Amino acid sequence: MGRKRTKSGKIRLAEVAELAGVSPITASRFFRNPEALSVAKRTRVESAAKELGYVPNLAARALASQRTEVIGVLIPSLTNNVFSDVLRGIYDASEGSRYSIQLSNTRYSILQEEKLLRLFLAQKPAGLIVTGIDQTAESRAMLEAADCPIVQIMEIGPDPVDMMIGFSHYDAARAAVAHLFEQGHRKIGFVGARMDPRVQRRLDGYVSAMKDAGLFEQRLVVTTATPTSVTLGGALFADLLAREPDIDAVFCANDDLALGVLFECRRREITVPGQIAIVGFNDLEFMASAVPTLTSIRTNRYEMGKTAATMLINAIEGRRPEQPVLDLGFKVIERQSSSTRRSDSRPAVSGAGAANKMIALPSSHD
Amino acid sequence: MGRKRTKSGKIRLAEVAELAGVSPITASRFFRNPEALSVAKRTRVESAAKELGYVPNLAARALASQRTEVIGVLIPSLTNNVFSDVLRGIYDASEGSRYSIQLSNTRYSILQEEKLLRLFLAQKPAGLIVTGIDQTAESRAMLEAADCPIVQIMEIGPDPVDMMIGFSHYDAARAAVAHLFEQGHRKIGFVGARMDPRVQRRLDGYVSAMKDAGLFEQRLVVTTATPTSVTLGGALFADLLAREPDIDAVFCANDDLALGVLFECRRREITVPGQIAIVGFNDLEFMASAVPTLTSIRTNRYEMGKTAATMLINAIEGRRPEQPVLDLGFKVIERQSSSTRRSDSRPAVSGAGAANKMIALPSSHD
DNA sequence: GTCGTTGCTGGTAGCGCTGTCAACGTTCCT
DNA sequence: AGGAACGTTGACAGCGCTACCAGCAACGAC
Repeated sequence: MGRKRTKSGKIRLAEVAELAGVSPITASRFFRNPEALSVAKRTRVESAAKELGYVPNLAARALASQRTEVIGVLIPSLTNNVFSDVLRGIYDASEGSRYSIQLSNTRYSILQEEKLLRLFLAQKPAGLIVTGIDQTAESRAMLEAADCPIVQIMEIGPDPVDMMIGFSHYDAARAAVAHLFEQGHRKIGFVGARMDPRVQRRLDGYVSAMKDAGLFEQRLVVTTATPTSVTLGGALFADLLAREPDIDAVFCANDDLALGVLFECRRREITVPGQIAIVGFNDLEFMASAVPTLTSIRTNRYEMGKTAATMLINAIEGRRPEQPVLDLGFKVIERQSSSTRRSDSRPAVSGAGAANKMIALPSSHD
Repeated sequence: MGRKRTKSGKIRLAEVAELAGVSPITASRFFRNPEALSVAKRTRVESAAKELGYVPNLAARALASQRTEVIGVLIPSLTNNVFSDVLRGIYDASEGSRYSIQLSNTRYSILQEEKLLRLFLAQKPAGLIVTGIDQTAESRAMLEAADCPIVQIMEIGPDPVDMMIGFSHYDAARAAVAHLFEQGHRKIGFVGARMDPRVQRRLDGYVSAMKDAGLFEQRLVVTTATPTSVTLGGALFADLLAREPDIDAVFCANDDLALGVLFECRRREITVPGQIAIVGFNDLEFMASAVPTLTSIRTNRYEMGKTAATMLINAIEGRRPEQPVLDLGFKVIERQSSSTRRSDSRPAVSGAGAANKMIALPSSHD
């Protein structure tokens, strides 16, 4: 009776309401705010929906309510391990919620980011997760004008658009250099690739720590705009050695580069950490397994993504966090590659990096 | 005049039509099928849309047209490098098209996949990309009943739902083992982790090649359901050595494991390839940079993603491929870790794996 | 000259859902 | 007892767009 079914026999809200003996609007409320219904009707609608296998039509909902249940995510790269960890956290947090993730790739271009942002915002997303704090002026203006919660991830800075979760790359780099100082190293090179804003801030942190110690020289820094890779790590390190053959340590802007440096040392029969100490950044899984095990800066990427998405969803639903800026900090994971108190270089058991000394620091943004 | 603007001053199609002096439906046609308009109106609508900064409302479009412009993608993992390469290809191909990507993560569970599939299908996606050929019976039925194009990726098999693009993991594994035979190895171990269907087929290929040569022993195979990692590669290899100390080669189901094996060899002062040869799978970037450089099976992951998305979009728009099943093949990339004709183990130049011998094979699925 | 045929345009009527507001019954207070 | 306050429900009117079909002009074929 009533209206005829859609061609495909699709179940509409009206059918559910009819079976439950309520009006469509009451059935609608059941899905948005069940508490508003009396218990009797709630159970009636619930079982009717289940019986008919009702699935709400998201397009109709979006059109009628003038908002979507889409969370837009803008990241610079899909390939970089760092972002895949963050993404996993985001997807895990969104799973089970009503929100779906719309992912776009800025390819490290803030102009591309601006374009994608415009596209996203036009569809009135429920919320937005953007990477970093270096947007174009126009992007920044759009973000500030957007009427949805926004989380900036990967970094923290003084001027959040809305919410922010990350850590100080600057402080983390300073901690890495401080660790090398502690181990007695003085002539510490820096190897960096891609040089996106976060890598740049790691370089800044390195430079400031070196200057503080009166040890900075421009010649110790080798960088390139080329995307990072293990092979590139080896090549950059070769350049560095050609310039400064007597360096005693290398701080790498990421772990791939560090692994490349390690391999290059092996090729040249440079002992690690005997002749050269190596410190990486991110603490990817393989760092603990390399020979020698490689010191790195652990960052909480999965947790960052998960927390960002959780905070965002809460904010969308009106539960704003008491603390909109969250510093997840970092840890210096000291391993063989930078350790002067040399354990026997060949541990009996294959288990790598037996006892990692951890130095935990909340990054204090100054 | 006419109807009032939306609260936010949003530009609707009606405003564009009004400014262009045409009916809304004509303006609508401009965005869907510009060729249907006379040149005069076409340019008028075009400039009106640009002037007003019109952005179509996708929800309204989806509701009215009963279809979406969303391509659903189901992959088992976001972290695995293999899939991030595929994804990059998919996103690259979708960029610039009208279609957007909706990504979901099955976590290697076909039950989870079935659930997600049901969710996707309910929203009438324009097309679907699913990983592999091992769906539940129910998933399979849903896919077959779906009224949208579907591409299965990563593998090829005898019975495509619709389109299919990938390669034979079985043949690739056989080729890896054949390569090790050629190099004179006989006692070849297999190391595998996670054991998803594709890894399982690599194992099957290994087993069949070994049996063909009369060399198969169950004791040569070490696998675990645990997710893969470099560290795990070392641990599994240690197990293998404990069982069979006199193996002369290891075929690893992926490159992370291979790197772990390499490190474990270094820890134990086992020379590679002198005492043990190593072959990995996927040819990730670091394989060419390790010391020694590591032999692997190159698979065309980026191309696979890109081609899959391109094929899918073409099919959505009515241009079905002449060849619905595409075998992208693989290549054995021979490097130092499995080479018996020993080049000086320490090349003068740091450039790794100077001359890679490549063995290209289209995988023939039997 | 009449009849199709083609190419372009517009009117009408929803797509399935929700915002708004009014109306109802019930409870609680004074 | 009267009224306010609350909790619950429903009617109505779209959200912005497109499917469908009708209309109209221009043209060629018979």
